[in-house]
Amino acid sequence: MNNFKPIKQIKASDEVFNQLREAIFSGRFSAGDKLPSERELIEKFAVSRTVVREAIKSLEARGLVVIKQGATGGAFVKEMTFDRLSSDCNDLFFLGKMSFNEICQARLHIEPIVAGLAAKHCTPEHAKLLLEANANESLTLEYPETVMLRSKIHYLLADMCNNRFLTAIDKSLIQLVGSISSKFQPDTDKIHPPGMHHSIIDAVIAGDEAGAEQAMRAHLLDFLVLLDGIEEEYRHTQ
Amino acid sequence: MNNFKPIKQIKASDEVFNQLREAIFSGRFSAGDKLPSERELIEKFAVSRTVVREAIKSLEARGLVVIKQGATGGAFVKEMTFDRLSSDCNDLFFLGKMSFNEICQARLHIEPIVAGLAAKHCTPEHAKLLLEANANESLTLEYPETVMLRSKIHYLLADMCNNRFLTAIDKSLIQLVGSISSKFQPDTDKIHPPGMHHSIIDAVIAGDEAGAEQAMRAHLLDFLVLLDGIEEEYRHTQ
DNA sequence: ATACGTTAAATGTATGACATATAACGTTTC
DNA sequence: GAAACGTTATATGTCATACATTTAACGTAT
Repeated sequence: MNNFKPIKQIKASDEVFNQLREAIFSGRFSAGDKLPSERELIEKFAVSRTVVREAIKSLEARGLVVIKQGATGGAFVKEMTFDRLSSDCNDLFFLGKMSFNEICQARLHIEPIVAGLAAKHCTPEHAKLLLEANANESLTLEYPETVMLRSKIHYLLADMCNNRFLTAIDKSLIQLVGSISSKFQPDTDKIHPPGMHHSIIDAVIAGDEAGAEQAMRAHLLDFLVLLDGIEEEYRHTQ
Repeated sequence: MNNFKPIKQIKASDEVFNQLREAIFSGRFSAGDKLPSERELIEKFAVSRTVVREAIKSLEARGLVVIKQGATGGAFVKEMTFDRLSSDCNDLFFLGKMSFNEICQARLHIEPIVAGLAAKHCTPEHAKLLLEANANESLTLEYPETVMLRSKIHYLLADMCNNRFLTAIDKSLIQLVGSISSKFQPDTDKIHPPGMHHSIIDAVIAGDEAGAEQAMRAHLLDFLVLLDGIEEEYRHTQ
């Protein structure tokens, strides 16, 4: 008898948000497309401008659209990228939901797998890129560039694993470890001296899946020794 | 000579958003706390209500606060959870940025690791929960509950790995595979007959890390055979 | 003690006005 | 003809005010 469902008083702005989101997800608007202007949306949804604007603001905050001002402006559907995952990981770390140690351990488990897959799928073009990156590693440039050079190999391998989910996760972890550790110890050479990647690259280029996995694991263990104790100090100096 | 920096015309609502976000991240407001009311924020930031509201809307869309209406209402800082990652994964899949196959493969690589870690950290209480879940698995209830029962073991193991990042990733994958495959084939018994988890549980409870890893991998391979071909059919029937 | 109405405090919505950003077009100037 | 400049049109961004709605808490009558 008690089958009455509660009346859900959904807010108008949320309703508009939902409908627009669905339209994007269903492909009715795809990346680069412009959503109808505020004025048109007001008419179609028969709501006030306030409501439309808040809905679009939410879409923007969720990373589904970018808003451009001006004559040819409007809300344009964004090419969805895996950056969202990275940014969320950042949030989680800074809100104390993940310890630095957990991130490092996760990377220790995942990146060897990625390296193995990279070895499995390595093409001559990939090999060329890897060797190039490896040669450039010892260059010393300005601060942020050095970090980029030093982790380039890791990003390349992530791109080679042929699985966009693993690529995204791996890149998030690499980026997170990098940004956290360099915040604490800006001297790149101390936390990651150049030339630590030779054996990994050799194995990957040889297509040696197990070898690449093993080499990456060994490298990360070495690296983590250098980073040991960083988290406490970081948390202290906050 | 050309050292002039471009004037960044940051929108007022974004500025308010950023300041509030920083306040949350820095711990000035923590989970459960109430942000100042719109009226107070208007005064403190010296902006219009529109701006304040849009900023708060963005915080809500990013999952940082929940907004409650009414006398004791306001914007309350949300306990940040790993659900965000899951929701991102959902978005990415539905926007076609990940194939079902990629998700399954990622799970195939990650979940055995998680199972191994679970074995490493298994306590008697954990063992009890696992055995309970295993016993309940063959019960047949209403539709959504059955799916829950059948995947309970996986969620339990995810919680046991002692690494919140891996827990979150693993759960996202489990949830995603579950929801996608059941959308295609609602008959739970066909895609995942009960009783497939015995060997995994035995190994985990025995603390046999390698064994648990191996058992999980075998289970997933079996499972994926059943799911083979789902994606194409799914994409077609869309 | 329960039921009910009142009140107060918050967010939600509507509307109109004006500010600002930006591309496109036209016009002047050389 | 091309570059510089002003004009205009069309977006979004901001402000201000009024009113609607939701919700908890308090008071009051039954």
